Amino acid sequence: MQKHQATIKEIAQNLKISVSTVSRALQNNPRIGLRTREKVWEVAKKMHYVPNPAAVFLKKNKTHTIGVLLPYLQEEFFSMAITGIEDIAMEKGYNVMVCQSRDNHIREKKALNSFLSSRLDGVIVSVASETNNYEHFKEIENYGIPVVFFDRVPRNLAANKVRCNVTNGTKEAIQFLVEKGIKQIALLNGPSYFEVSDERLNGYLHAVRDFGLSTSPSYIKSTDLSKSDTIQKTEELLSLKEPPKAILTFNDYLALYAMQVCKAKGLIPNKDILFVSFANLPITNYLDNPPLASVEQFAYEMGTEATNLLLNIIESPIEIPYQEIVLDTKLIIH
Amino acid sequence: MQKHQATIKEIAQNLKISVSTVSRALQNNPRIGLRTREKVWEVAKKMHYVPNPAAVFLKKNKTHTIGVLLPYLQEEFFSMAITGIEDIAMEKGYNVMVCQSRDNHIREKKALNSFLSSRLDGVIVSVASETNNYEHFKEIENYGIPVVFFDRVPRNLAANKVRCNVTNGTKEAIQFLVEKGIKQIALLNGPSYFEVSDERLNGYLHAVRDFGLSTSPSYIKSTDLSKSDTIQKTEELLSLKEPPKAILTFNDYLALYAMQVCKAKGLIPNKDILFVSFANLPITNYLDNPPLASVEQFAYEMGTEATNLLLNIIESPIEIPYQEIVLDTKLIIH
DNA sequence: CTGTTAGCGCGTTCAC
DNA sequence: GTGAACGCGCTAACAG
Repeated sequence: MQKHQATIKEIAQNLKISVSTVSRALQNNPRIGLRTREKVWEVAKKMHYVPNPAAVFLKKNKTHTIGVLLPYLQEEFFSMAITGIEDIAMEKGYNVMVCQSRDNHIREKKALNSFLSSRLDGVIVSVASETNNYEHFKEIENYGIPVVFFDRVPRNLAANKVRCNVTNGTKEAIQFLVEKGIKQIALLNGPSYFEVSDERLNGYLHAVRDFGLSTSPSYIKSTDLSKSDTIQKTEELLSLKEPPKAILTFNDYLALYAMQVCKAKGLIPNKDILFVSFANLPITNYLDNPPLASVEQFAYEMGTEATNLLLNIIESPIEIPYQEIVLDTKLIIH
Repeated sequence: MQKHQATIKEIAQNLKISVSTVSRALQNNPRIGLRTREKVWEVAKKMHYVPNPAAVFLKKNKTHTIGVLLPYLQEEFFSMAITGIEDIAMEKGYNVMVCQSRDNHIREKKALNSFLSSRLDGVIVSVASETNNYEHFKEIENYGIPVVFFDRVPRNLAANKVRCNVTNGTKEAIQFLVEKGIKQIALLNGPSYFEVSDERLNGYLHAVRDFGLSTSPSYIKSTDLSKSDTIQKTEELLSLKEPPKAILTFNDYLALYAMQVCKAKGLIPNKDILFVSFANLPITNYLDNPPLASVEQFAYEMGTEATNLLLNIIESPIEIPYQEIVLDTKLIIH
């Protein structure tokens, strides 16, 4: 009953030729006669032959599989990125193994170990929010497995990175608010050890200077991206003597959390207090009252860019120096 | 610079014993002396030895990897299910390979072929909406790779299935509306060839009979789950001579699409026309005006159940007959 | 142009 | 208790 996956040996027996001839024929090696090659291909098709990847790996040391490690698949930003990754990987004949760190450092290390023991060809990572040292990534690179970071990339670490030019995006977002006559703008940011948080902060500070905004340290909050922490920091903002007139949030989710806090306090979001966020996720399409604008970060494109970079590194015969790809953002007004 | 992954051969050389002794020691074979075993384990640890899965596969014919094939990772239902799958798989030492069919039949077949050629140990599937014949699944089963369907399971096909008791859930949902005094209830369903659509229809028809509802065939619509089709079918419902007072939708997304249509027509959702849906996704937490109630389908639990079933089948020495696991739903009132 | 052979890393049978 | 040798499926160096 149980069908068996054909091997080159069986093809060889079937054709009464040697295995190496079959192997070469299947690789279209010109040293094999055209007629033989066609015969081999024909029989291979008929027997539904597919090379055994384990055997190939043993010879070539290539699994043709990449690992993707990211915080939460449930976040649309990441599931969109995965789609980009999948598209390129499939196109180039690579399989994709997925793990979620759930923003947990221990899980992240475990997943990398699992990738290492599976002998994957390379890894694409968006760092867990808990993580602030990167030895586990260096470790896997030491074993010759290239790592490409995307979106949540570590700062102060030489590495392959794909990210958005968030600094510019932040300035644009603030300009948008300034043009509406708003001067008191708070920043509800992510963890301070994310490069992407740092960039938002930079853009914010630049904008403060360039547009002459009134700000104070209490207008700048770092969150760990959790709902509870976001709620707390939002409440802190709202209970200031001079609460902000607008809040720029690290991503759409924080905006939604913060807007719930506002509603609970009797404030109407985007009327009494304006919201602008990052990511521009499809989820906002379903909302009656989404943030006024969102800085699109092109999750899908970041996925494709990261994968192209990784596969280039994997397939390059020579060592490639670390690269950093920076995409432009775009302010989407809802 | 590039570290090398240790092999049993190197451990053997290091200890000046033979590879087979090392192999046996690592399997804690009692035939190996306790002292030797400890030595071997010690050196293995020190060298960060991890068995090469490709080599193991060649001997054991087990990749310790399962494939997951589902429509869209972006749908929260599926990303939650993946989390359940990942949890069980990781716990039992299996890797997870993920592919999205994007509801496309061709992509689904391609993904299965890729799983087959990767020699995965088993596959968990939620069927693409386009798919209405199941030969490609039977094919992969013929090669000895077990398949477990979850949520979107094929009806009229003997197979392993994990699903929810949607018929009951539908009746509960309608009872909820009936108790609010509503009698004209429409059903905005999924594709008619989904077993899960069929169950909703059954529950609906039962409820119509049991509660004496006024209905007509024009109150029952099948969609292909796309936004455009949903909008069209909703417009058809609203333009009936006697439009429904409530709409029960296949899932939360359809409800959101349909509610947008209502708003465009000047109707206030959940006031002028009530909504109840299936799935109870976290996305609804962010909405000002979510469906009144939602039939929770326990995505995470379906993932864990499907994985447990699959791994049982994989690890069972004897052939196990097809199984069907049915979970109970729960009506969540928002 | 084609066949023979060794070996990738590991488990296992058979010797000792 | 331990070691030698073979083979899983495949590629590639070597031989003709």
